[in-house]
Amino acid sequence: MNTNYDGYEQPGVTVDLVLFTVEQDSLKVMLVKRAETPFLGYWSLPGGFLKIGESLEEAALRILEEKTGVKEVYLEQLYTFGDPERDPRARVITVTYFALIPWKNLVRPESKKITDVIWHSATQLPRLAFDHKEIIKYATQRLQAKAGYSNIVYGFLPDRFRLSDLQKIYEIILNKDLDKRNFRKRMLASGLLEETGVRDIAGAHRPAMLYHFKKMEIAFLD
Amino acid sequence: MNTNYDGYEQPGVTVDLVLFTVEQDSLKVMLVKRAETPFLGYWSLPGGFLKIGESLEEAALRILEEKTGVKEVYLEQLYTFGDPERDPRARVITVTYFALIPWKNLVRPESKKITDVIWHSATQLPRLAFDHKEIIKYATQRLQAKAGYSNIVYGFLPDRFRLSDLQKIYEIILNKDLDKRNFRKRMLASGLLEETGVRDIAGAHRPAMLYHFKKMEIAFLD
DNA sequence: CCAAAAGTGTTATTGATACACCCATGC
DNA sequence: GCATGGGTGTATCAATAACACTTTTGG
Repeated sequence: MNTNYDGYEQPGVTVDLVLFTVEQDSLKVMLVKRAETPFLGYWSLPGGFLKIGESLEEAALRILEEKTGVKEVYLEQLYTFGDPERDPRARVITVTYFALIPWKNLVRPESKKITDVIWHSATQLPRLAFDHKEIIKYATQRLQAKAGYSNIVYGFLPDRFRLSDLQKIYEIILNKDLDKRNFRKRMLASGLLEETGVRDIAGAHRPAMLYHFKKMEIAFLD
Repeated sequence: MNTNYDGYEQPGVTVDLVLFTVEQDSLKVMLVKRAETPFLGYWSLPGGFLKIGESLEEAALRILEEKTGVKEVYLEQLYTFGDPERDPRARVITVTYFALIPWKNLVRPESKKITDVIWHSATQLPRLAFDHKEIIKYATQRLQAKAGYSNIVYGFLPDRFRLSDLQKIYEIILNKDLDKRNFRKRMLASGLLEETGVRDIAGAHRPAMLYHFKKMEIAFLD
């Protein structure tokens, strides 16, 4: 039995991650197939038990790196879910984090025929283990809200990107079309972007200026 | 030793509360004096261990009622703090909530000479146990941010109140003066308020209309 | 020369801010 | 009649939203 130093029975503590990326014009989350009961064979969020010597954020970063090989991403604590019935085996509370990962930064060993990890649309979810669907919905709401008033989407972009890439990501997250001229005006006026001087040469059209964020940290727009 | 069903050693889990009220033109938080080591005699946040059968919110409501006698308040999960060093005895993570309580609703048994509970200015804090000062700062920031774009301050008001009471609370939380005419225009335009038809009669001046919130739930302004 | 995406300004509307005087009451 | 807070409108400024054509490149 788990007891604390006052003799109370204590719950288990896990850390679960909602890993977002943008690919193929849609917002996606990482799901892993469960290899154990309960919910054997169901898709679930990557996660694991908190180790006794690590902080919550350290646990989140450890799981992140185990699953993606990526280390430096936008990472934010989301919420702590603690319904007594959420895990049928035992009382387990889960501290959740969400992270944004540029699709290009992901190492995708397609060749290894990995079938237990997928990137799945965040809006059309299958049945998931535990309360993980609720967690993803909550994370998606938070991401949408923050995209509305901050530059959080920098987490999805590679070092250099076109303004049209940036606009596309906003449109996917906010799920609405944006006016190109107003968008560019607003972004450039924010002072958060800088021209790289380099132009994107791919494609049978006028080459686009590549930009990057001056600081890789969250800031408010306007 | 605390272990989960996979054999991992597990941390303890507490729920701590940042209880806010507004009184005497200032934002205050409830502090309780610790009667045990560590931090014996230090002020700290009200809190306690999560019981095995209760949800996190149930634990928060239980502690709330134990300390204040109040049941229906604005209550919101704040953040989960889990630095391995935050409790010198053992690994303990704490899920924190904040609540807003109208000063008038508090039962204050002054007569009982209670010296182990105080309502202290949220901006000028004494030394506190554990990481509780950090928790209060975080809660205060969240409250200020939410007051800026929502009607969250309804949590501080009694059933009926004057528009000047409402304005005063905004001024205290946001820490700046507001224009009376613009404030009233904005609030009445929000559609969240309703005249009660009753006027406040106390005071040697023109009686003020008393208002109440149509719905006791959080909404966005504008 | 055609297709494809890049790039660029002005106008209209809306919301935010600044600001000062009269009113109703109790003492 | 005086002190105290209640109550009200307009004008300016800033931010947002709507809207279409020319440019540069590859094939």
